[in-house]
Amino acid sequence: MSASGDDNTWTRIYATVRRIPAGRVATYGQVASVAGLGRLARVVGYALAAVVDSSTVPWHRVINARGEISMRHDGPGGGVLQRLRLEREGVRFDARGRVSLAEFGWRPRVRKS
DNA sequence: CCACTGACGAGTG
DNA sequence: GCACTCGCCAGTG
Repeated sequence: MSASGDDNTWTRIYATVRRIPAGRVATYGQVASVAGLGRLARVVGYALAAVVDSSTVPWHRVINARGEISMRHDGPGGGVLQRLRLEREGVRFDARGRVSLAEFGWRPRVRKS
């Protein structure tokens, strides 16, 4: 992609996503905010969509503000892999397939027990 | 340079 | 809590 020195927005997004600990989930808006990108939630999703599974980026820990897994373009079943990965890390899903952000929501900087 | 698209968010009814 | 609308910025053709 870019010639070199990829200080693009994408690199920042990946760096932030890597900070998300296992068993925790962060929203696109939160990642964008922590990355210092403001409200580039859309770009965050776009960047994660371009990431490959072989990447070191735990893209599966990033979900939307609804606490649900966003669907790519494959329709239903597209986020099954993501859900299995999160469950394997200890994240619980409700009957609707939603996660409690109040419980598993990632809290950058401030850690309140 | 212009137009359309896209793993979203926040506000309103 | 859910459905609809507008706004956000970057990437691609």
